[in-house]
Amino acid sequence: MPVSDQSGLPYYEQLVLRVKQQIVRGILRPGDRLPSVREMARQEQLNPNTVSKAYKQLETQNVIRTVHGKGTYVRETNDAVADTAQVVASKQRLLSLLTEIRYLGVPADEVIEWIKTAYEEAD
Amino acid sequence: MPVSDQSGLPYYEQLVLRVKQQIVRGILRPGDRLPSVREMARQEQLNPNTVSKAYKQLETQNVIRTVHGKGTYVRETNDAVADTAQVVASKQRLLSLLTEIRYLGVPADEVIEWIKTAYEEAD
DNA sequence: TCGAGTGTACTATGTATAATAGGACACACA
DNA sequence: TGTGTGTCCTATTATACATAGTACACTCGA
Repeated sequence: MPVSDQSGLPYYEQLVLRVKQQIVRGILRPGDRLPSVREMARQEQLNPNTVSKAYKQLETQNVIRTVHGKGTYVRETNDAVADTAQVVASKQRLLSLLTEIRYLGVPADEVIEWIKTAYEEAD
Repeated sequence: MPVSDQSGLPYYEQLVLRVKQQIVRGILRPGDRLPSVREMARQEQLNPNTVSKAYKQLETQNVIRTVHGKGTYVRETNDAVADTAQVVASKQRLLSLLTEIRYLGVPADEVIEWIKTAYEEAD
């Protein structure tokens, strides 16, 4: 699964998202080691600095743990709702997006169905 | 309600969103006239070109209708699901956002509650 | 017809972000 | 000691956003 311009997000943001997806879906588990920045850069046809930027962001968000000359590892997941400010911000973005979707004529039921399906897939 | 950097969206995108919100909520109705680009620019402390960009995008999406030396007016709303490609793109963005939200520890029930509330408010 | 108001088009400028490239350094570990 | 690791730095290129200023074509009422 190469990094493409899916959704128009910058590459490093897509990487951040993918790592979180893989954690949520159990593909990556706490303690697992991520590919090195150079290895990941080779795989994804990116510059190592771009990968490093993604890892740095994941580190800031406490998703991964970095050991200097060794590698990066997946941290324990926060089960409890962590950062309230982040939740509020995400909710705001979701509601904006929902305005778009509603304007396109998609009914509430269908959107809710999308949500349910996504959460089931993640288990 | 001035245009701010709510959600970090560019000004013209925020304008586009606001117009759609006001249509969905019935504040703007088909046939209503929008403020001229210069008037809106004065209200929102923006450059007329920025407003024009927003209007142009709304025109492209068939949300408003432009009459050259006269003004811009709200079009009839599409009740049926209009552009499938747009729906697919929006769904993709929603699912990406959902990964974030799920990672933050927000359960499906709560997200669905957000959706329902938003749709009710829109009526 | 005239003029005010309207949308539109164009160029130029400044700022910020994204991504790349290349190089250098410090750390871990066999 | 050497290889692989994360990190940092500067420079460059490309793109998007927003502003500014100017100009043009259109509508419509006076």
